[in-house]
Amino acid sequence: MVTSGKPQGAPEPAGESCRLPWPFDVYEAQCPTRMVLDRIADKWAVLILDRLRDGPVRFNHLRRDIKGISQKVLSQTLKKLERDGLLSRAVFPTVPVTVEYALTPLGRTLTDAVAAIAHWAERNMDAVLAAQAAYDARAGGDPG
Amino acid sequence: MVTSGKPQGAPEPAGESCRLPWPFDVYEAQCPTRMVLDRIADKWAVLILDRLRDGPVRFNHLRRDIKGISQKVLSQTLKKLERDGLLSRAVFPTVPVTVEYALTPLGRTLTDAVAAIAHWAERNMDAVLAAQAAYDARAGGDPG
DNA sequence: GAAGCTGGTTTCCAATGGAAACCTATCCTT
DNA sequence: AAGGATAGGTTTCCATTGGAAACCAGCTTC
Repeated sequence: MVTSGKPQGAPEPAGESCRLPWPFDVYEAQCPTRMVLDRIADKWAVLILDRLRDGPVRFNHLRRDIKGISQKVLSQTLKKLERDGLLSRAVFPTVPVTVEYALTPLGRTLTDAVAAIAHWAERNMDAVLAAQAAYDARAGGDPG
Repeated sequence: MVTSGKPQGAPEPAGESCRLPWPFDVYEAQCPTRMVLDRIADKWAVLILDRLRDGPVRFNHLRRDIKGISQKVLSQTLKKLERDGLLSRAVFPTVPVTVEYALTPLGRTLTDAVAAIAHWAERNMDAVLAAQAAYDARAGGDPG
């Protein structure tokens, strides 16, 4: 988390200073937009949001679906996303208590963008892996 | 960041296991898609890619524009993005050597999705901040 | 020859992420 | 009633990561 950088070259008060008409400056360290970006530019958040597109999912269901996520990080990420108003947490007093996580309307607006990222990764996986292989082959000495 | 705790220069050969027909699950831990997602679901990578949309930018220019990024992280992120084939690094033997970073065609295909994220953050910043305030107010002492 | 520009790397330290154990509560089995 | 399973977490421990700042190296200007 940044939010501690100095206004280098732009000694403006935080908050208002980045509400420029367009294009915005997400690049300003003090900008709240950066805080938002901090949250959603997260591997697990992307996977969780994408997973919730089909409807509400329970905690352990998410945990099993999103392979490799730890309970701690899942819990933390869900809390952050809930705090940001992107998803809702519903507790049902069933037998072993059931907790369902679902996208909020706000969260729903994000998932399109998020899905675009996830699907880009799927579609361009091969190209990226090829690029990595080429890069690694060059690694060490490149006459350029 | 690395799922299996291995150095990032050596992608696992477990790639085939997730090459299901379609859509292969980003949710599988060993899936290369996850490695791709790992890279692009990153705060700084998003800002860098978005910053390069207008054309090539030099190292220190990026550093000054993207407030709060450290040289180390900028360098590391640029290397990762270059390795993934998303951007290119051009060295010009000018007086103090000039290094320009630019989007590759592959990177260009990503920036639309990435820009969508950045712009979503800009547009929905207020809603997110309001949600956070509401959440924090509840968290204090609201049993109901 | 000190300072400043370029583009980095290195060092130190605190925050984060992952693995696995632990906790609370309610069933089901034995 | 003890033991296990399920559900939803929290806690603990430790390795990796991110950030701040120092350092490095080539070349120019003062």
